[in-house]
Amino acid sequence: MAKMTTLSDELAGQEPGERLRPTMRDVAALAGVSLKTVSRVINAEPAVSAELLTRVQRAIDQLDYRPNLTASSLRRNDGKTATVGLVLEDLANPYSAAVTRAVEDAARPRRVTVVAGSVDEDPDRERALVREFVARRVDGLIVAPTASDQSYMIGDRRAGTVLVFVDRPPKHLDADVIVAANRDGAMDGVRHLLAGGHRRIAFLGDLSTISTASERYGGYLEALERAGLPVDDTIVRRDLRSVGAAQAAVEELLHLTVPPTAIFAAQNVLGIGAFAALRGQRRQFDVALVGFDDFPLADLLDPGVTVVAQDPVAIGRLAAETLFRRLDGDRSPSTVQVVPTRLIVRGSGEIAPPVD
Amino acid sequence: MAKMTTLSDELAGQEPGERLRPTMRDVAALAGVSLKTVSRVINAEPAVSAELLTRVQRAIDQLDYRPNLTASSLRRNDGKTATVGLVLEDLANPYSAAVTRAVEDAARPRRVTVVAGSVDEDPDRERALVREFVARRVDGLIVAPTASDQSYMIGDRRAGTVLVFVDRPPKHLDADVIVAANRDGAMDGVRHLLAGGHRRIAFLGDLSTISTASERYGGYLEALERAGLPVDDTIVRRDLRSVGAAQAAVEELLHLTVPPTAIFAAQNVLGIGAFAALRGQRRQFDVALVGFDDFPLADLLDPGVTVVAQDPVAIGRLAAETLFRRLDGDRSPSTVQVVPTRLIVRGSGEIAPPVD
DNA sequence: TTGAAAGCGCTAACAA
DNA sequence: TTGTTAGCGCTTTCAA
Repeated sequence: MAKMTTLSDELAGQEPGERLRPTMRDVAALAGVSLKTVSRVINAEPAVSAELLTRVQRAIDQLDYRPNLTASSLRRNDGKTATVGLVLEDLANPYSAAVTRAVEDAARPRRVTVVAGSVDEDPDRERALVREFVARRVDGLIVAPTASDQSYMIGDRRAGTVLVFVDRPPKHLDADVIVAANRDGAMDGVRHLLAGGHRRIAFLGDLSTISTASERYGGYLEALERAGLPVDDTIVRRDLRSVGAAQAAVEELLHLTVPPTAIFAAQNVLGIGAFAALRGQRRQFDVALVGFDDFPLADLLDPGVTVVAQDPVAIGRLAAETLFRRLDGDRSPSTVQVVPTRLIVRGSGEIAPPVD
Repeated sequence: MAKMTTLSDELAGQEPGERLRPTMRDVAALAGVSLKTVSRVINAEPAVSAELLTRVQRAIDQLDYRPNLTASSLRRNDGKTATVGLVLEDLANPYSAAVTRAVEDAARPRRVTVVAGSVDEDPDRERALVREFVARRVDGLIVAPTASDQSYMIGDRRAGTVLVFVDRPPKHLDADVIVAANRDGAMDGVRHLLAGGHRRIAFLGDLSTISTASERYGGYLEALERAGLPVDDTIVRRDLRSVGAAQAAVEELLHLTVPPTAIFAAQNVLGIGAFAALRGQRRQFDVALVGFDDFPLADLLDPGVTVVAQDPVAIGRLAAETLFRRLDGDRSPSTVQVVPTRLIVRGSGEIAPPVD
């Protein structure tokens, strides 16, 4: 007990009104027990007598003691921090936000905390966030990969950090991944338009280097092929990166000599841009539109926008569950989980082609 | 050097293929220098000779060493973890998501990481999240308060945790807060309708116990009063908690003997519900609507929805800046920062009352 | 049931 | 410029 300083000793030199946080030692001193007894109380270990327990409890309340989880996890044998890191596209977009929330909900019962960051399609930022989260010793990472190579994480995985990927598979790294059924979903959307009688269906796509974008394009091609239709490159617009780009592309398409009678917009933002363009030209009731990725209020637009909806909540939940299963010791081979899409019919996709 | 174990010593008993993370000691041993020299290199302290620097760098690369920030911050004098905790309503809703993103952006240049959680209007959850984040020794907390009393955080603030509140002021606790101009914004919205000639303006409001909701109601009352109009309680619907509730309320209002000619929906979700109801009754071009809180795609609806927009990005940015200023030692009295709202005219709010 | 001593990975303070 | 020693707040190990 000789080495123990009291709280009031430590107060010297503090900012006015500021008080050092009491430690377990302070609690132990006040309760007149050893450090280890306090530790036992905090961790609800059974072997503590009723009397010491109340004495310790009282000291904890009196000092307003808060356990220090970082110190605890540093010393613990398993070294786990009860933290998962989320490396997503943009925490402000509805997709990333839904994934984050789903992971949070899956993590809560395990008392695991979520740290999150936005990559904004910047590979350097992806690496920086991974580094940062690893430096904080997260138990696992859920990553929507942007960089062209994820092999830089191999060392971290070997050191015990669990890696789960969402949205796109990692490259040069074998790990669990949860993806939407991009190809099948796109096929569904295009076949829906084909079933409605359309034969001239434009395609709007995101950056071709993004795997989800190229898979959706693949689905478009396959749907046309199965219908015995040729691909007309003049109505295929890829590498579109914004609402504005999609809007401009659709305006162009509408002015072609033989314009498309339907549009398949293979991404969230592009669907919105396409709708805006159609509405701007007052053609929203003439030209059919199916989007990939649902968006808020798609049902309140006029016409409601028919979409192939992803399920980001399911993706986030599965990612978290997979991560926790690995943390619990599952060493089976890595898996690819494909979350099905769902066609939501709202009007825009059911517009018939003009009879000529 | 005698006490040093090597990495291979530690490998015994590891999972197959799993390897313990190398520590500074391992790096020091491999580079043939002292622990402190490695620490100097990691922290980019200047006093290291070029030769040792390269030797250490090489060892770091060879071992794929990753610094442990939790250990570092435990030992550091300031005890700072370079982490801020966000306790928000629901990370999946656009408002919380925008705040989160803005905080992330403000935190990035300081290499501060964001941990976040959703409260879902549950006071117990608010307390649990605060406890959890404090246990992780976040440097500061940004909280959108839900509980009826925030005095439980006083001890944490005294212990040095910086507290900043957003959206609503804390109760029984004096701290910095960033809020939207709820009262003035609501007044603006209602006055816009009054200026358009409306004399019978319905009010839709969230739970009256929420301070933002009651302030917006106050703005509505004041606007009417200044215009010399009485308040008609039959067209005031408060305590609405969902899209559906707002929708039902509007449907009722439309069936009154003397229905309102305009609706002021004092919250995001309620504005959406009101629009859905008007559209469902095909009255969206007859009855004027102004909402509080912008929402995605409000401009693409028909008519576009006129709103009093909050600025969650500014709120998040100001909250983070205020938090960091406090961390940097600012001890001035706590402040209330009011972020102005902005009326965005899109059509629904400019519908004229019927001439009778 | 309780406690003393050691040490998790790192930085502070000081010495060489 | 480099290294040694102590110790951040906690858990582990082992002894009483």
